[in-house]
Amino acid sequence: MKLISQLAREANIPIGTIRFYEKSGLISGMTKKDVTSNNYVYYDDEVTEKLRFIKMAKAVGFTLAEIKQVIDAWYQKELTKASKMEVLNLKLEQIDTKIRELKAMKKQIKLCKSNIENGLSR
Amino acid sequence: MKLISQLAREANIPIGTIRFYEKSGLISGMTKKDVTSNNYVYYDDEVTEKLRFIKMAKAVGFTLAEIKQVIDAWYQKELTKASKMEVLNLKLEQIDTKIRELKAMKKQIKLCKSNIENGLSR
DNA sequence: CACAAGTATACAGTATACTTCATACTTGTG
DNA sequence: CACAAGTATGAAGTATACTGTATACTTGTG
Repeated sequence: MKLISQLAREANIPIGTIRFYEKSGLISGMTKKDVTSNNYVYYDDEVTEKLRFIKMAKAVGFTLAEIKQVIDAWYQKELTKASKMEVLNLKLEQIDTKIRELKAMKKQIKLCKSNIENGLSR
Repeated sequence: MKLISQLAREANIPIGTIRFYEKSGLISGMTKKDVTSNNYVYYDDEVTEKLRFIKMAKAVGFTLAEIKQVIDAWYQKELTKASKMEVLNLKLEQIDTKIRELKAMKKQIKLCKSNIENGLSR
């Protein structure tokens, strides 16, 4: 159980961004009901995991809306088993497509490199 | 040599988006100097290739600014051989990083799937 | 040769993902 | 106990990448 600044440090994500993610429904912390003097929000390690996942998924071009779908499939959210599976299977396909595209780009860039090395303008 | 509508069809990218890319300096067509009655812009196959590359790169999370750097390294643009190589090598590294992230996501999602199948909450 | 369809240009508007700002309350430290 | 640092909230602002609208000119077709 940690406050937002510690969470931000652990996940290496700005506090403002974390607040934005929380408002967007991607993550959620909890207020301790026995603490009445403030409304500070506490986060557990599950949130840290989610943030790491969000970071990776964003880096490979998934939108927050897509990421939210996966997170909701992951951590229940009153979805049927079937609909969760549907979301996850779709993501697996999209991931494979992205891997293929990255490999194609790699090939193209390597070709470009050897062209430059051989002094070809192309 | 084709006009923008044919280019849009071939690359399967909206005309408006192509115009936006041209204004952003990612691609460029040419006006035929022997045609004086209009200022229609013509595009060759190189542009089609570039658009395909842009599409792939965008799909895996590269920004237009990053893509422009690669395209500039690709198609001269008064850059030194060394600086082109620097750009391309950096991109190759980033691509490998993205592939690693995608594989990690794949693993995580598969784990999640088997958890759901076994009736585990997570 | 009327007229639908294509092309160019400029500018405003939209969606996504933050980022900054202002305000106000709370907590830890010397 | 003053006061710097942390936390919460709401609203406005920014950057990126389009998307749509308006206007005007050009071209191809019956």
